[in-house]
Amino acid sequence: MLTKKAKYGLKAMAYLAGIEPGQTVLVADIAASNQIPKKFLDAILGELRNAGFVHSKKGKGGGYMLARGPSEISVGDLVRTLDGPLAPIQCASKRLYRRCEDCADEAHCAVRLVMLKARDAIAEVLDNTTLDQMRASGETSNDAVGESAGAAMDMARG
Amino acid sequence: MLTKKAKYGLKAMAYLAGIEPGQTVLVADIAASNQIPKKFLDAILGELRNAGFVHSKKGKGGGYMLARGPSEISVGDLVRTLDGPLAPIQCASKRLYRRCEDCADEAHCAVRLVMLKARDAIAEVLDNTTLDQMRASGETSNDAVGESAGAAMDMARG
DNA sequence: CAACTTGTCTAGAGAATTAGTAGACTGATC
DNA sequence: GATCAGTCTACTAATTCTCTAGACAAGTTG
Repeated sequence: MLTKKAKYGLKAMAYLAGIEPGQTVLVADIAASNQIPKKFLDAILGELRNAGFVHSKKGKGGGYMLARGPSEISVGDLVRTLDGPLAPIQCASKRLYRRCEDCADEAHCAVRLVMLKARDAIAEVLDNTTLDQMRASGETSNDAVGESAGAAMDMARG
Repeated sequence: MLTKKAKYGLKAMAYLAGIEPGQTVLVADIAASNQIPKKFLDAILGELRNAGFVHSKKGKGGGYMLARGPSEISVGDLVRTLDGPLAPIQCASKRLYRRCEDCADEAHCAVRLVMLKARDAIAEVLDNTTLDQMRASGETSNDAVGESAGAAMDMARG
């Protein structure tokens, strides 16, 4: 199960993917637009910065921007950074593998073998979805836009 | 991420799937064979019993057995029973859906739309794997004995 | 019935993780 | 140098997970 940290992080990244390249956005703006506690988002963006996904700029006119194009960032890598392994069980993880203590014979562990397939299925989806695809999906799943147009739209129109 | 509860539960169910139909097994035996704390397993099997996956018999010669054939129990349903939704995020769950508070416009939430696809991928794997398939994969995985490797292989290698 | 075996239930302890807050500090801009 | 905005350390509250203790209920056997 995705934590709120990862969820907020993904929302923030989707937001950043929507601004003009070269522009920056304030943490406070991202937080307000997505109903994320500002201080919590500070910490999340800090991690994403350390992992090289975003750049930050201090001082007046500062803020955050993507470090790479949104088509070069996969959702899977973001989730791994914020929440750890994609696999349902750590001994089934490929990039962040760790043996599980209570399992005598890993090669024949039925649970692990099933979860390995589950991991592959998840990774297939998340590693092949880029940030801009994710963002685009939110905009093109259109039904009537009438109700909540307005302030929320100048972000979506990027 | 799967909890130990679900992991233990799956191991126990795989164990039960391996005994003769009509026979019962002691909780203590399952616990010892799989290095599961006995009291914890008590609770887990209790939940599985309430959910109708296993039957229990009291008194001498008692124990647990599957309530249905191991080909009629899916791994997905077991995980749902023990750990809740398969979806990485609850608003992307189909059977155990719950709205998430911090999301104004669910139909256009990019995170949710991606996680919906992830959920489908996970469910595809777990709902289409039955208990006996899971158990079989553990027995034929890599140092297969006399048995034909044909059908079992495409499952084990993913 | 009595003794024994085995599952069932309630309650909760301890640890880990998650979610969020506070406040001082650094560096940039005007 | 005033102000703005990200950075860092530290902390807390709440929740969840993992596991245990112990009383109790229900069958089985003699």
